[in-house]
Amino acid sequence: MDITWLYNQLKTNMGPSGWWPADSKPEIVLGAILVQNTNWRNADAALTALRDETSLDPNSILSLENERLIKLVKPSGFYRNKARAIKSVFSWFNQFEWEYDTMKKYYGTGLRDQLLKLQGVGPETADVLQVYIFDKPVFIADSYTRRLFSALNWMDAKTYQELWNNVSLPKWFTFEDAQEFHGLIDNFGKEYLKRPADFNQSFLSK
DNA sequence: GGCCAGGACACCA
DNA sequence: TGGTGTCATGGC
Repeated sequence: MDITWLYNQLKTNMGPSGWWPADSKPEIVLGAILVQNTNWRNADAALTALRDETSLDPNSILSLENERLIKLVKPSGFYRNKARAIKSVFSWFNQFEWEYDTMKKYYGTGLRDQLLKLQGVGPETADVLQVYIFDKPVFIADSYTRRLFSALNWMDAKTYQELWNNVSLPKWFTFEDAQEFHGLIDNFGKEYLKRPADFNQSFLSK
């Protein structure tokens, strides 16, 4: 597994990924929850409904009635779970008044475990938040990444944890690199991993 | 009309 | 610890 090679190939051939597409950190948090097991189109429909109603202001979102919040996030699917997740995660951020550096220092290396305790936050969402909210250079082993590593014959991981446990980013990776690496992989996945033949004609296959 | 998309979680052995 | 069912929408 040559992470540096992969990162450079993706950067050279695909350009800036433009991830995470959001104007604010609360918006990133919402996107991370709403996109769970669905496509960005559906997640964005829910995000737009939320924006129209609350301007994505955390206090406005937290003060929504549960049934109202459920209705707003409906286009993203799994709306009851996601409404609960939004309340859980936003309540936690509100406890710290969204002071990311304070939270980072407070939890230290226990940040990931704390994230995993929140309703609706599993390993992928926890790592997305670490990378895009808390500016930490960690590896995100989402489904596109697992498919890519499998296509490269690097590792055929069945679960998120299996790949995550066996991959470490190069020491020199900054959080910006981790952000871009993840964005590039998912952009690559959408274009080249729909079928095995797609990968075989990509710039990553030999 | 079935399949799938940037998961998480409860339940079970 | 690992396997399986459930949660649900919208586009193709």
